[in-house]
Amino acid sequence: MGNRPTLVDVAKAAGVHLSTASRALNDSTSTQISPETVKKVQKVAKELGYTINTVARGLRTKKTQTIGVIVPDLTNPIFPPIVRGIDSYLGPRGYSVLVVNTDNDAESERNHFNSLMRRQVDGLIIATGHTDQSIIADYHNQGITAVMVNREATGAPYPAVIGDDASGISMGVEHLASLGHKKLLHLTGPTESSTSRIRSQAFTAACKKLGLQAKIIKCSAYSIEAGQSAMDKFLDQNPKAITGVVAGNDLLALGVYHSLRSHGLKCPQDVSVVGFNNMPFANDFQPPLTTVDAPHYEMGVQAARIILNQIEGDESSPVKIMLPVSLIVRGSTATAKKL
Amino acid sequence: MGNRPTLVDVAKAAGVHLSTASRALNDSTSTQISPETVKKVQKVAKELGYTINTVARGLRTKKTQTIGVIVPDLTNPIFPPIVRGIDSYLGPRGYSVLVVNTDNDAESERNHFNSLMRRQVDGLIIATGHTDQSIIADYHNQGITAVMVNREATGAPYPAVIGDDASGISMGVEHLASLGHKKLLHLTGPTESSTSRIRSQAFTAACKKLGLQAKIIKCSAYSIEAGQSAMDKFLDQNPKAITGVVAGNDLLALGVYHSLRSHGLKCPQDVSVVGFNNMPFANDFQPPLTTVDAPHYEMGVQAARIILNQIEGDESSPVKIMLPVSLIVRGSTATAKKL
DNA sequence: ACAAATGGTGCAATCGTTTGCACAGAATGA
DNA sequence: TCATTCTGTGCAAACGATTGCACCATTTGT
Repeated sequence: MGNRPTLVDVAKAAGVHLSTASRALNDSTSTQISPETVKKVQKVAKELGYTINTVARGLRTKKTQTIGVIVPDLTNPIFPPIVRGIDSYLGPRGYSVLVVNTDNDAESERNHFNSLMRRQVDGLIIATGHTDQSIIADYHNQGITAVMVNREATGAPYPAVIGDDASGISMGVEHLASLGHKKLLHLTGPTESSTSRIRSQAFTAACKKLGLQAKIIKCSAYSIEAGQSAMDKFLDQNPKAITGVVAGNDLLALGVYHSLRSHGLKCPQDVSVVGFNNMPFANDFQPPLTTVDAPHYEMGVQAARIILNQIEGDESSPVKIMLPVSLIVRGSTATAKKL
Repeated sequence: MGNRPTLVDVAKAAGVHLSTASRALNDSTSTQISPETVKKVQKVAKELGYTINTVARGLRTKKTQTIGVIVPDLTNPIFPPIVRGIDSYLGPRGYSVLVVNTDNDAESERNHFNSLMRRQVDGLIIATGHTDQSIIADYHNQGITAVMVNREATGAPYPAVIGDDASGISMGVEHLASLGHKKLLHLTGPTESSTSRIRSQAFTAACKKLGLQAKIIKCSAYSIEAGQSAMDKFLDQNPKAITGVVAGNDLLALGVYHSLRSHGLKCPQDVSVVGFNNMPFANDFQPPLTTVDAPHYEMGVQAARIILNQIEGDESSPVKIMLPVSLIVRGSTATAKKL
């Protein structure tokens, strides 16, 4: 790539010492230098097109101004907003983001983690849902600075930024109850995920409180296919057992759509469906999905804010930030059908 | 972060010189060292948990094993597959990817570009659709190694990996023609984008060849909103002028859906719609969208392959790779209605 | 048996910064 | 006036690797 000028070039051209040029170009040290010298150096630097070599700086300062972001899969539509939220906070502050995908594979996560360590990232933002918690504990033992996003830390006292999943689920259940539904089904995700636990517990609690009959089935992953096959199985064994479904997330809800269709059931006429996340295009599904909106972008922003505080030690960070969620009512929920 | 051991630690523990340890640990230089020494050093390195500091290496070798990827917006669903394709090729080869979003803003692109340069990336993969071409020319003048993906280079002789847009559009037009449609509309994207030009020209050509009546309207962006407002305007001025729409991409197609609905028209009964990209969840829209599938993941893979060849100079790279596309027929197209 | 080639290792420079320390000269205080 | 504090700058040592070169001890060729 281009052969850019270095500090020595700038220093020579400005007729000052290398170290003076360095200080003149750094906001925090430029006060040590006389204003005229600073101005001269900056002028020369601009003329020469000097840009700092962050690799060299990183070696010296042991800070790369780079944050590693670990996600399961960027093509899952909830992660791009999180990543952009992170980036929007970090970018203007001089940090870059290295995103890696683990595909929920522990070995892959370890490899990517090692790669990030070799690259000397200053911190980690972890959004992986269900890696075994020993990995997280390892990170902590190695003194890694990290923040969890969209999940809570298990196995290590890392701060976490999460949505208020419990009240989101409650809102979904209450919404269905208000439409006259009495018998509800919840599709929960993999048990390794803290998210799954919180949501299913909230579902049980809300149904109990409202006196509704509650069933739960487990899905092997947060995917359309897993939701579809779990729902298929349920409908085969329990036809006409429920009128409302609260899916663990929107992808599972889409799986439910598919399953209902293949069983000749209509949504929302026969079965109402509530999702979770309000993923992009949820409004364009067939029918438009009633779902809980989680503020993913904002979660990314907050996670970035916390990790920067940790790194730069400005303040002691909170242990947990819980952001509010809201129910978006669309076409997938309607008055309960008599069973 | 953790205080990891360095090469000197390994060398001392193994009783060899620093440089010997370095060579022993590097595949390309380990042949210079006796097998026993290599084994010993590797053993010690593993015991100490040594991992190389890529920042230090990068400073010395002037190669960071990092590729910058410039996209307009990661939340646009066609980009995550591209990024993952890039990553899947680069990751196993020791490279990492730095993704930046420009939001189609030239100033933002320049800022991000400068940031990537400061970070000494080894090359750039550029997926931004409509930045003014002078930026690309600048890159080239500065001796930047780069590859375009999902668009062609204008203003600089960079290699490009693209889908066969022209035949994709032709397939869409032919499909509509085979359903009896005679009067078609094309929604084209911003003219700055090479993609827009190619697709609209292909539309015109295909209609001419098949003797169909062709209209084209221009959208200000590749977004749902832009598609909707353009279509609104068209329908207001020309009710019942067309029976089939070929949208510039799937987002525009969704905009068309919205517009048709608000004009009391049904898809596909009144108007058939063909999209482009086969974005995730296109099958779950209302109705499921007939669209041209573009191999985004594979485009990412190929772009990554080319840039690595350029960087490592293994072979002379092709100027252009065009990947085949295919039409996915779903529920948004049906037999033409008599006008 | 002696010169030359070879194989293995050590030495030290280097990549481009940052930063503690030393030092000169000017400004201040008594 | 002389000792003391600033101010601004230069010097040089890091940071952690890679790599051309020199060197010694073998092995090889004749």
